[in-house]
Amino acid sequence: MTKGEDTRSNVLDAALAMASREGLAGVTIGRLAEQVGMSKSGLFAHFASRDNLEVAILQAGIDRFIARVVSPALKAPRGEPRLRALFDRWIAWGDDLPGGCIFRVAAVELDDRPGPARDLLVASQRDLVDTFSTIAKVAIEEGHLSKGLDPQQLAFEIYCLGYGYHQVARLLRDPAGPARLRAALDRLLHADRA
Amino acid sequence: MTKGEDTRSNVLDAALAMASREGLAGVTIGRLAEQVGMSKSGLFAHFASRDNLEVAILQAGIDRFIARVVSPALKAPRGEPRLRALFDRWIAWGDDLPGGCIFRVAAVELDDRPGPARDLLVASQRDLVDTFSTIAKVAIEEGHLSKGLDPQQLAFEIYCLGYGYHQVARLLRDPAGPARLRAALDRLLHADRA
DNA sequence: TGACGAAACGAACGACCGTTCTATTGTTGG
DNA sequence: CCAACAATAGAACGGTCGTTCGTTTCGTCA
Repeated sequence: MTKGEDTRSNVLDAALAMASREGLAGVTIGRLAEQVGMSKSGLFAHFASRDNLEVAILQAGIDRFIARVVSPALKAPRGEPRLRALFDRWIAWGDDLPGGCIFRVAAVELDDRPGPARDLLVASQRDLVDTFSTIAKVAIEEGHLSKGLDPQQLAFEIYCLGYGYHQVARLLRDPAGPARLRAALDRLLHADRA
Repeated sequence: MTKGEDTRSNVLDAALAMASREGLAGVTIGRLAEQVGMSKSGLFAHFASRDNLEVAILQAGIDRFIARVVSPALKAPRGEPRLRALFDRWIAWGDDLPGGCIFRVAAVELDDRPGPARDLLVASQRDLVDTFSTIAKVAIEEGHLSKGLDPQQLAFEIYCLGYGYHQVARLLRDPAGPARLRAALDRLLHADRA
């Protein structure tokens, strides 16, 4: 890794942490430069524009998400174990950055702002839902889950549950949250065996 | 209503719309003043500080939420009808402002920033969950919902579903969203009668 | 080791930020 | 109708924003 790539990577790590706390828009070139100990212009040169920086932050987040959440989960045994592995890692991912899930933050900022950053985020989130759906489909075929379940409906509900929980955890700080989350997932997967 | 109160109310209406699109932090005194056609200093005088403005915006959002969502829903027949009325109005509330639910936006900005604005938001969201819980309890007592259900667990899952849906609707724009939402709520309330 | 390109710096820019003053306008009760 | 006060305007402030440009330092390879 060349010097430039190394610096860029360090900058993006700091930017990711900052963005999770203060939003993409809250990542200021000045404060970011101060954070990593370099000059505004020196840092700026790596990204050529503010917009590019936002896209780079998002891409760095996606890369990290795949490395820490998706890829490890896909190594779990197929079917329900893999489904739960992905869900658990996704939930734990909310604690990976100081301000919580970067995609939750970015979603609110970007959902009304067309552009490459939004496209990137939407694609990555659709990927996540699709991954849940695919894994659920296999879980049904394997007999882990009830035949009557619709994998896409299940993926939708899992997605809602995950983001809803992130909200409950970070805003409401309900200590009962994790237990309620577990119960909700169990009911989601096995509503028929009560 | 005095002239000042009238102006303040107009300003807050515009601010609410702006905040829903660009976040509380995106509401700038200059742009807001331009929007309502007055001077920065004239507008500023109504709030005395930027922080106060944020709190006022949030309070205006809460007032509107109660007027348009909670109060009308509480007029529905007790039990499941009231539960569904509250849920439906809550979901529709996402289209009340141009940038979607103001609380979803504010939650992301405030969940890491202690202060009166955060306190106000947390209290209002806890109120919402509690309201769902109370109505669900009655619905169970009335025999509308299964005796085995835990009202608080149900409220948690409804809350997750609502916020998850807002996310799916605004970011992913999945046209199947509303149907999936309806199916999810039905399953939530009547998982036992399949 | 010396040259050359990559990387970082420092200073400056115009624009906008929140906030403060003072002055001017508008409203309203006696 | 006019005095008293509420409401708004205008200009200015220090600060930070993203961005530019010319210069200097650093890494690397012949």
